[in-house]
Amino acid sequence: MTRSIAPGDRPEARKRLTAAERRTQIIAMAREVFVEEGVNGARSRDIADRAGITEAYLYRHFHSKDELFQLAIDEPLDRMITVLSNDTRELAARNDVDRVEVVRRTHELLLGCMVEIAPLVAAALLSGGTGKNQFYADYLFPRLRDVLALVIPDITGYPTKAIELDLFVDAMIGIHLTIALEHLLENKPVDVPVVAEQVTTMFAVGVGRRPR
Amino acid sequence: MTRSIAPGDRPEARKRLTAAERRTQIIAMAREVFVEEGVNGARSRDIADRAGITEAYLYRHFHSKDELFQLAIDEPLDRMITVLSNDTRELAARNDVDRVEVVRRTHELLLGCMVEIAPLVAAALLSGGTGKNQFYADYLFPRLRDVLALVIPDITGYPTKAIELDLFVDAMIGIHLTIALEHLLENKPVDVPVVAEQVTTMFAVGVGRRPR
DNA sequence: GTCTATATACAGATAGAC
DNA sequence: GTCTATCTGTATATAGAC
Repeated sequence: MTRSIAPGDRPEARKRLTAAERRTQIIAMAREVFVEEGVNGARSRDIADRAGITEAYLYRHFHSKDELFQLAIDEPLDRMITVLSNDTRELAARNDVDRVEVVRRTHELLLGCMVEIAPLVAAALLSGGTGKNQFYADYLFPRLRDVLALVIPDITGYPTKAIELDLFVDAMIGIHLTIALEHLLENKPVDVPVVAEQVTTMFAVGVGRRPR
Repeated sequence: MTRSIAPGDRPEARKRLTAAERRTQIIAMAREVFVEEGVNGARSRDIADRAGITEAYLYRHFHSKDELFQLAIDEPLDRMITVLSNDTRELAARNDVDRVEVVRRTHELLLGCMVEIAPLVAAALLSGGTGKNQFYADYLFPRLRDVLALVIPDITGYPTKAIELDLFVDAMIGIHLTIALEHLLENKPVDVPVVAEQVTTMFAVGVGRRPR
């Protein structure tokens, strides 16, 4: 029985790599597949094929598909949110920038982060599994909340109005993440500065008629 | 080998039902399991157990797990969004209600709908699978967009400001859905009228400092 | 460093008896 | 209307040769 797609179809993959190089390469390919198929849809076979090796050899480098997911999705996601956290805190601490401008930049940072992590989040969302791996609910979301809850009271007009901080945080996450996911799913790029500007306006001055 | 959990542990399930009753019951149990475990996590075995029957008999009533998902999750979701669509349109058409009040009620309707569908959406989100079943991206989201895009220009102050309609729609979906999912994941109830009121304020008059 | 062959496990689905 | 027994497909992971 001849296989229609044999490992090694990609010429550049046929090279013999060092263990470290191979690891790095596999992780990169795994990320691609996870992002395309979701965690459940991703077959370790697909990952191996794309890396130009066999499944068997893949498992020489990683103990399990789970470990691979950890390295390919979880860790990058974690790093990106750490960056966001640092950036926003740094921004909030500055005295040389107009507060209004700080708000705009915060929205920009948040949206930029969301655009970046959206593919990984989408992949993680499809993790499901046997009840464990509540990655999104137990980990990602709380971390985003913490980042924002810490920085929002300082930079926004909040608590100017009768709005719960939690609600406000949810709103910010919801808006930016939804925009990012929407554009991702429709394959449209996000013009971060422009959109961030509009969101800032929306939050700051509203869009509709004033209630009495 | 004795099974620790045998079908029929639930006394009321031991009854002989008519085919129609059994179908209805299975669908209800399926919905429970899908919601608890996500579509991938849900085992047809679990569904059968909970219905107090065997897997074999389950498959006498439904051709596939997919069909069951369709009936247990997709259709109800579809109905709920149809209701939302009708309600909002009806609301928008009324002349006897202050426009400002209409906006508030629209947020209330939307949030109420999101709270109701959140469990099903969460279940559908975990569908993943082999690349198909882009339920969320291909179906749910577009439908929500259409509902809102149709009604928003009429009821809101939009297009008062330099904000894209698409963005505005995304923002509304994002906020309400995120709030609903957040509360679901943390097992907190949503006080719909109160939260809707706050969201209305946020959209209408903003929360932060005004830009120059 | 890389492969072929295979073990293991389990889920979805069917056959046929009662 | 419901069950017992079983098949089939497929995914992760391992053993051992080269």
